[in-house]
Amino acid sequence: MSDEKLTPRNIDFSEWYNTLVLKAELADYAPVRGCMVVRPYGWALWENIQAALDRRFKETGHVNAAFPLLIPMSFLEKEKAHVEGFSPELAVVTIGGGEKLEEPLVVRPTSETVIGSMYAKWIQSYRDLPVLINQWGNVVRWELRTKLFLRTLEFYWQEGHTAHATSKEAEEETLRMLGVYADFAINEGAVPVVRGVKSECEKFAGAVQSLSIEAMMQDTRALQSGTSHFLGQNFAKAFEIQYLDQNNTLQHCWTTSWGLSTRFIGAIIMTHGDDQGLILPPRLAPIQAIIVPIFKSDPETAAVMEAVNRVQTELKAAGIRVKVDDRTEVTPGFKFNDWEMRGVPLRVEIGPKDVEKGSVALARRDKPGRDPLTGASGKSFVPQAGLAAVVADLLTDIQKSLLERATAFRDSHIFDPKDYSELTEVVQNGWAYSFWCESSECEAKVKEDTKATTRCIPLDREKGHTLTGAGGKCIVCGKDAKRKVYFAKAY
RNA sequence: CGGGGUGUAGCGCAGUUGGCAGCGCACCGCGUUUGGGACGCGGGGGUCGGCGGUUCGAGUCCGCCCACCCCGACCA
Repeated sequence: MSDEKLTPRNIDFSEWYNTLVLKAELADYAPVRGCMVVRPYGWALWENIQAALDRRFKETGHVNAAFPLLIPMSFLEKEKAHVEGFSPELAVVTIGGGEKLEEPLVVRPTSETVIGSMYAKWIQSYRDLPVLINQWGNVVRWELRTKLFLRTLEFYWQEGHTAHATSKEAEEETLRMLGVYADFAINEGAVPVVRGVKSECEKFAGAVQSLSIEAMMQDTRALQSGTSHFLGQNFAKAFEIQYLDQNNTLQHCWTTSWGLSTRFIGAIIMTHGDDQGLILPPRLAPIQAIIVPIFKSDPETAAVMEAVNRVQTELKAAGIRVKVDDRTEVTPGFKFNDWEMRGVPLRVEIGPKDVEKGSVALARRDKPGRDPLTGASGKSFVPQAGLAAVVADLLTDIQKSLLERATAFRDSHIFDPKDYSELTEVVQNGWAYSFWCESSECEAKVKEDTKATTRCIPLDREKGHTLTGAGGKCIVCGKDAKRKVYFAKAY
């Protein structure tokens, strides 16, 4: 239940975000520091995200499975970079059933190791390849500083793990799944993302190469919204994932992993939300249209509810996720604000006047529902007849306009600074897109001077490899640089 | 782990010099209301974060501890 206004975004973006997550009832703080409870409304959103992704995973030939939460500590130690990357943030179980364990168990921070160990068992022949498995689950990373959805000790995600016969196949898979994420983010979440290659410093612990999709939030900070890793033979060698090829030669597999988490909910919130609350993209919104009945007296109630039920049935039949807010204890005005806080894309009001005229009032969430100066409502009145088609069209249009708005915002906050001094300025309120020599020294200098990090070296959408061209001079050191990178402050 | 802040009713907070634990919202009941956050009347709800100390008396003063939030270092 929302009873107060939000802190405006331009006053305190972080405060706006935190209170919005709580007020919209997406999540709540759990008894343990840094942990969160995903509430039903937030989970419904996650379920829609899952469905949209899972469909894409199945279409690209993947199957789901479930691997255990507990992993022997020794497994993580088998891959050097992996254990170095993850050991500071492991939760470790040392006692089980009242007895000290012979070997400590880690609560999975990610599942490459345990899945790798199983792949070693399952894969014998080139005929067993590729193995294309995804798992929906939760993982634990003991983060020092947490924030609802963006970084919590425990989070929900999916992690895909694949094994291939050749490097080329594995690299293609890595790229394919990055494409799936980008397609999902853009077309389902209306979150415009850039896809690219992470720097050596920023890549996944144990990967040969990490790819990511990066989104710009309304405070212009970057949010890594999904990652796809080419693991080379690192884990295959650590876990002896081997197969006999056509020539009866023993070969190590080439593996990939890719993940997208409940963090994406944070991306949706911070990409689309406004000072009234959430704005959910229609394709992912748990409720796409909320019907608010309005009535004054009993005879009117019956007539209004008759129309409400009829409209609800019609919208439902058209496949629209619709809900009627039939609460009697709060006024329509309260409901308007309440559902705006929750980001429902479209509101349908039906009152005595509508019953009389055979109309409904529609209010889009993405356009101002109330003119703060004139008090004009900004609602449109449409006939009840044929409403489902109108609503469906509007939802499509809202989806489209959210993406356009977010894309325009992003593009207007990406800069091409002419020198280093300008770079340090633009990353305070945007991203810099600049040539970089790809040395970790230059990367570290930018981070130290500005707190901005490299986000990714963008990929050409069609060709799938990074842009190549004449090249330029590194924005930091002035040496020759082949490729451009995004510098931005990140979550 | 450093810096800052906060712990008092479900939430947000006030509580002066140490002297009956309060306000707003929410909640429950009844009635009137309902097209942009309704109103009246009547109710219920407290280990004042914990432990210890000072005192006739502690929400208030002192010490220690704990938790959470925000800002950094680390990270999806």
